[in-house]
Amino acid sequence: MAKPNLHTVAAHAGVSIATVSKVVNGVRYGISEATLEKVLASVAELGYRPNRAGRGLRTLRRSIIGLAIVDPSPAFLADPFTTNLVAGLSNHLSERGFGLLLHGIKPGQVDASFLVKETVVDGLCLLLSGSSEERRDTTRLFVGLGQPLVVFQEAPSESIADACFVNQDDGAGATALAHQVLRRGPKTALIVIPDIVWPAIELRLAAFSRILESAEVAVTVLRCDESNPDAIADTIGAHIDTAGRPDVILGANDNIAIVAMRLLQARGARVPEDVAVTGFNAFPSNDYAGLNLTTVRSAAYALGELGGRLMLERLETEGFEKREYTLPVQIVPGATA
Amino acid sequence: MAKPNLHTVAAHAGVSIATVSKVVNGVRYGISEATLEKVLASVAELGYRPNRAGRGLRTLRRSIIGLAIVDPSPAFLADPFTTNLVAGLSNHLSERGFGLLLHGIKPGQVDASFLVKETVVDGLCLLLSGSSEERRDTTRLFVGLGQPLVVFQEAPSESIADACFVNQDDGAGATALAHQVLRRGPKTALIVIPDIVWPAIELRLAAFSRILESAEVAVTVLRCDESNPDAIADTIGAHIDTAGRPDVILGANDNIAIVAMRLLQARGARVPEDVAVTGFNAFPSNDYAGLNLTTVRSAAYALGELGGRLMLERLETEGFEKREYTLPVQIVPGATA
DNA sequence: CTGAAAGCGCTTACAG
DNA sequence: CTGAAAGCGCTTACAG
Repeated sequence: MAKPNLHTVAAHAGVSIATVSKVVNGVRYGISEATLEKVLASVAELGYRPNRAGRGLRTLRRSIIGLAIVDPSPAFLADPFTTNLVAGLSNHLSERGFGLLLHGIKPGQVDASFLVKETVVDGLCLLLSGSSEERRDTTRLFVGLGQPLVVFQEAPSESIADACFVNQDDGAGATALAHQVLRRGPKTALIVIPDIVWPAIELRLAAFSRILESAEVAVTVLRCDESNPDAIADTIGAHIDTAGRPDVILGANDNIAIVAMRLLQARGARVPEDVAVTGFNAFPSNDYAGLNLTTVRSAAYALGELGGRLMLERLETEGFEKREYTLPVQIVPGATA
Repeated sequence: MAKPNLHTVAAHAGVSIATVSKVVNGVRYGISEATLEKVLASVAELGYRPNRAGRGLRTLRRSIIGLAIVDPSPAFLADPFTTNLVAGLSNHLSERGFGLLLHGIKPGQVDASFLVKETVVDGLCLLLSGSSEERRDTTRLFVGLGQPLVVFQEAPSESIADACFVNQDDGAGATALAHQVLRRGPKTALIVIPDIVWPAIELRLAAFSRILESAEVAVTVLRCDESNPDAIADTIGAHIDTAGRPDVILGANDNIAIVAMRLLQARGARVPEDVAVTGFNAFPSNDYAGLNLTTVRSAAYALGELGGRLMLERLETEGFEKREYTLPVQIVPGATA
């Protein structure tokens, strides 16, 4: 038996397809009680499910929001920040009948993406990685599509029309962490960041440096391949070998901080007595290891939710009300700094 | 300026919409070189992006696959197994021009999901949690939709038409772990599983029990709230208080194993000398903590990829070739058992 | 309260 | 090689 459509249901109920359409869409005025029941019964009996392609074509609305995650790794979802952001976004949209179309794209292949080449969604959300030039180019490409854009964790650009930038307050989080660390009166600090820098990292780095340097702490910045625990350890270890042990290690995220702690402990240094260590983004999996890391609780889920809300509001109106939103972040005092 | 459509492009290039359609879809026979170039130039100049709703309506194909993740937690993506499965599925589909529509659903609300109430995708993938009755009901509901189904990590059911079950070999993984642990000649073993049991856990539990009991190890099974590290520790701690320390603790996943290790160490027991501990699914974040846990590397990414491939093959043919696929899993020897 | 009709953007079998 | 036409499933302004 073929899939029932409006005509099938209309014939079955003995009414027109216009009437069925109204009933199905919850239009209740201008429908008699008897007709309503007849139609509802037919819908149930035939198992009718409206085809969104038909409505989408008619209304030019698809009720689907795209999320493009530009990341070189096939496991582009692996980061808990990303994961929580996607969950928040997806839940917000789902509850309102909107779907989330997930699309991981490798940096060089953005223009080959079907999200770019075809019109498949009502609006696009962007989560980018890579160098700032790559990210700028990617953003521009998406802007050129003429679809509403919600961009996560990027510096807002005035020149970009019909876009909204949704960020967490990485600067404030890093500032809080730096102040916490300052209580121990450090003389030297090591900031360890990934070799590929994205805006959130830049903000954290800038806040760390500003606070520490204004307190006359000697700051060194180290870059490492953050995807590889051994590479992180090697980078930090090599630095300590030549420059000596710092009083503080500030990781750009929890993973870096954890490797640093392990390295310090292997070398007989106590955390935080000898060296204070901080992370960022409070990876939930660390709760199980009981590390009690001093870090910052990310607003990832809330970012996703907010982005979803802004996008849906945008679709109801002419444009985004505000260009930028910054969500607060919460320090987790922990026991390592 | 309104979004260009087939008519805009056709007018601009001075050809019919049929010709533009062919060019855009890569139909190259029956198109002259001159026409081809004219159309391509117009497409580029106008920035034409085919509207999938139009094609979808015409072909009754949407090029979108749905993934329903039924989970009580709003952070339904948090588990690394899920995350990697989604990444594998998404990547496979994306590379073939298919979108992945992600939808997290709370257990009681499955029938209110737009994936159920409307026709929005070409096929559905399912990742369920909850009790076996809940999962059976949910599966049935989706089966009733008459759309192709790929079900991950569920026991295949003969009575379900047009569905394919894609699993990892949890039984074999657990068997390997049990054999590894047996080398230490344990007398007592503790198996710790989540209080909500899903099929993969049942398979692990069954294999653990079978191997250990046939080696005359006294086995105790403990259930705990796996989402809460303290709850895990309390459950295991209480058991040890009354029954004494087991020779082996087999966790149903890495998180449980890590909490167990921590608890043992806090109580002065050495791992693995006094108590061997194993996990499951090799959560990648544990690499950073350097725990070197004895566990099993999950095939989650490969499961997702395979599921995607099977779904797309199914869409090209009349039905799934096989009802079930089981992917091998790899033991990670580690240093805790 | 109800329905006929137009049309959203596209594909495809067919005629020329 | 090219295009006119039908029609995919639906919504909506309008006439009755």
